[in-house]
Amino acid sequence: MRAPRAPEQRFESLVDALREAILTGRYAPGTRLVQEELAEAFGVSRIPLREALRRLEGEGLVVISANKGAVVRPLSPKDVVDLYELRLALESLALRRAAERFVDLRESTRRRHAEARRAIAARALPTLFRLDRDFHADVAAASDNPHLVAALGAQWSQIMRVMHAYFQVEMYPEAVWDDHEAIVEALAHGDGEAAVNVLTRHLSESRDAILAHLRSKVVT
Amino acid sequence: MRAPRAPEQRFESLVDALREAILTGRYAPGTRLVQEELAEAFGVSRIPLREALRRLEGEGLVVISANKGAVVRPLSPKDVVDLYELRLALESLALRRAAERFVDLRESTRRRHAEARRAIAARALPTLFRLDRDFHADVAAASDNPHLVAALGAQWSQIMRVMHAYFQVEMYPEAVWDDHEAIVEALAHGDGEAAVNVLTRHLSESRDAILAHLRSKVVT
DNA sequence: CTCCGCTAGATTGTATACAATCTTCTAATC
DNA sequence: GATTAGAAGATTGTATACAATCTAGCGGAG
Repeated sequence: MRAPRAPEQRFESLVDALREAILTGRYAPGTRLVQEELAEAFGVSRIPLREALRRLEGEGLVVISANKGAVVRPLSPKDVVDLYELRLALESLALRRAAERFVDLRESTRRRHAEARRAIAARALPTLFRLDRDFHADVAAASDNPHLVAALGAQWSQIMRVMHAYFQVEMYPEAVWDDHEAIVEALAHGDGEAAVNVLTRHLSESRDAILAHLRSKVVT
Repeated sequence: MRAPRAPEQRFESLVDALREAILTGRYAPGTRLVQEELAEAFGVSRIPLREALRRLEGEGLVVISANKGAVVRPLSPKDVVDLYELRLALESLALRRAAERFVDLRESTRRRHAEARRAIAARALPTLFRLDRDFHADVAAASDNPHLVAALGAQWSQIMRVMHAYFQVEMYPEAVWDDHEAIVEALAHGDGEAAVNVLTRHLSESRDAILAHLRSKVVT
């Protein structure tokens, strides 16, 4: 029997579970979300489930049409371009602020790099996603600007959906993790511009890899 | 008798009405939002009202604690600084993209300037807010990046709350509207950097006016 | 006087039930 | 055969009712 979880967190857990299912592609972009099915799957009634969908609608992960129901927000190639462009602007700001404060993320980044090497060898894509997300979450937090953290969190959710939809293990070469190390090295020396330069190239490469992959597969 | 509004839009109307009440300060930051009262006020039952609150929670306008209820998200002086910093980054990106496309907003901006002169004379603060919001919404749309538009929309909602909480008519001198004209002039010539320069000063002045006003009034 | 602990009232959380709407399938008409 | 009308089923929207939780006020112990 499962512990019936402290009621104070029941709703947040529901939202987190649903969000995670969307980010990891278990409910892929465009998927119809039928209330009764989801309620059953998550062990709640439709009332709290509907509230959770409204929350995710506010976060931009779900689209709800009156009397038609909820759908996981679709993703197009243009979304990929737009998201990366926006993400670069947000993350650059985060890096500049973090650099001003000489934030040092070298230790945790090095640990993640080691773990990433093992994950690459094991071709454990979900682990790589998590490590990547953790790194960029650290950078966001280092900005000391909660509104920026929130905005980056929303963007990163979208990026996660893109990755789970389109990424291959091949898109996570060692170089990615070297870039992370270069970024935190620049941060530790207070050189925000150097960090931004690495990030700019880093994101371009990610984006182009995804777009190339898209072009090779989809005709639309 | 009020027209019972097409059901397809009932929920969106409810959300819009609630959001507007929050943005205009009718429900000021920190205000407790009691479900039964709001449901009564907006002519719906608690079920759709709760969903609307969840939506606004996702948008960052409301904070909901389990079993304690909803509160209009509080605002601190640091929020003002953080929001303006974030807004500058987002709006700069929008200006650069708009400039690349040689978007011409001069006509509508000139019309708004004229209307603003009348509003200043009449000390019609809400009108000035609307005109300001409309201008920056136009700039956002000109970026042709829906994700950026959404992010800027969320930021602007917060800025509106700040303005309604702290702004005075004196903070809307003619110069503000001259800045808008200078920005669209630069845009029309494809000079994104010039537009960003004006915007940077524009936002600093706004922010500093608010902070000065805060320091003169509040001791916290 | 202060600090607990308790009860009554207020408020939030959600299950159930039903109304409203949409979707799909069938069948009749042209 | 294509098209439209209609009805049955599926699904969403919300009111009602009740359970769970919190809050405020009161009285007693220290």
